[in-house]
Amino acid sequence: MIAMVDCNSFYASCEQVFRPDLLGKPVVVLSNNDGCVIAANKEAKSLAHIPMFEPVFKIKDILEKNNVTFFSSNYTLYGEMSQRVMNILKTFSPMVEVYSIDEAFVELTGINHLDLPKYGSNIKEQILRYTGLPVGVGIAPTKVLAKLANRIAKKEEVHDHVYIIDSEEKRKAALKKVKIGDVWGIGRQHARRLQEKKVFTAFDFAHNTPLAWVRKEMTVVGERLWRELRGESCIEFTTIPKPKKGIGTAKSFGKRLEDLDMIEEACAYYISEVSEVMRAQGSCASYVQVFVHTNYHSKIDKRYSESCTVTLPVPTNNTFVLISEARKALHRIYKPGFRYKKVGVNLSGIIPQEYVQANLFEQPSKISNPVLMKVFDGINNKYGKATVASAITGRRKQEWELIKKHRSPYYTTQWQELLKVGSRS
DNA sequence: TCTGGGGTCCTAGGACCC
DNA sequence: TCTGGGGTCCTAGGACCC
Repeated sequence: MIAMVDCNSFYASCEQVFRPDLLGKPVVVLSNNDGCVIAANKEAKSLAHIPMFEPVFKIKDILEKNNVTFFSSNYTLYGEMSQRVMNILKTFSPMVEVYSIDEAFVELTGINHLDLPKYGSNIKEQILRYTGLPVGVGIAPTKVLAKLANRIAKKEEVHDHVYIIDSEEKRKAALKKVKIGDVWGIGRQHARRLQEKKVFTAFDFAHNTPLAWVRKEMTVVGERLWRELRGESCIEFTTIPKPKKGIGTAKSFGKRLEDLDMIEEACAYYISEVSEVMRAQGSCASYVQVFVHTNYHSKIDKRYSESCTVTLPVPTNNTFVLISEARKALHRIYKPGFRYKKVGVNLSGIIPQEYVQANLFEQPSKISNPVLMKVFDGINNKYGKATVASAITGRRKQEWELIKKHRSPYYTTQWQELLKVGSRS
């Protein structure tokens, strides 16, 4: 059996942990630049039917009228809270697959004499007690069914956030309850096509749709889903995350930018972030890609988007080399006269550090200078982000940096921002 | 005026190898 | 004029996830 544990409206719940005055009140969390709603707690969802990913400016009235508290996203905080949850899960089973920031699969096979309902509630209660975060637990024989069980645990209050599929009757009943579009792995396109074929529920899909059709129209991915829904496990359980195949970052500017040097600065800053991730993973990149674009949504601004990929002479993870290569790429695609909204960088062709080959003319160690980068990372880990940095990354950050007007404090990572508890006289 | 960001997997088709 | 059979690697595009 596999348990799927998932935090309820995770970002909003994280904010509430440190603001108990907001418990029971509507809370939403906004995307970068405070642009869209990306998380809403139960209260916020129920009162006004706030659709996810709705631009904030369109629903500002509703938010204000209903006294909804909103936060800019604080990923540092959410990442830290996520760690706590995962660490607790690891005390329940040696096999934990962290699936996303707020979800994990827990392998229960081989743990004997398990009272599943009790085990499920223990997980739920312990996480709530230790972190303050509410979770739902779904337990079933396959990952897809565990996801489904988790959904039911969350939707139907009678189950008290724990639901178990451990018999054929329960499995079939569960499949009949869930709409095809709500099955994990069925997105908008497939849902539309299946509905045209009169497949409306997970049950219709798993028991009334021929495998041959599924295989042909939805590839092997669809076939796995079909089998998993019928109770046959075929999606692997992986406790060790695979190294990333590409690492990138792209963020909208706080305001529109026209000048190359400002975009250059943001680009260099993002490069230093991703190269740090590369080094932490012990990898080097063979290619660096830079892209820019204007506002897709604007009806007045001229539109432009372009990208450029540079092949590095020798794969590297050195911040300075990557900044200089990215800068060349940016210069190739930048055109004056546009109001740019976003710049992004991607590192790909990722290989382990130890496998980097020299070419006839270059020594990898001379280019990558691992000794310098180690010192560089060491200082930043000890004294805080960007204590030492390439000068190009920070001259006029306020000109392009994201807008985060409503960010909560870094309660768990900054001494100055710790939660204060006490009474005022 | 204001609209997120970071990923994965699969397939088909083209270029290439012996 | 006739022109095989077995592969690999890479990329673009489409679908999906949170």
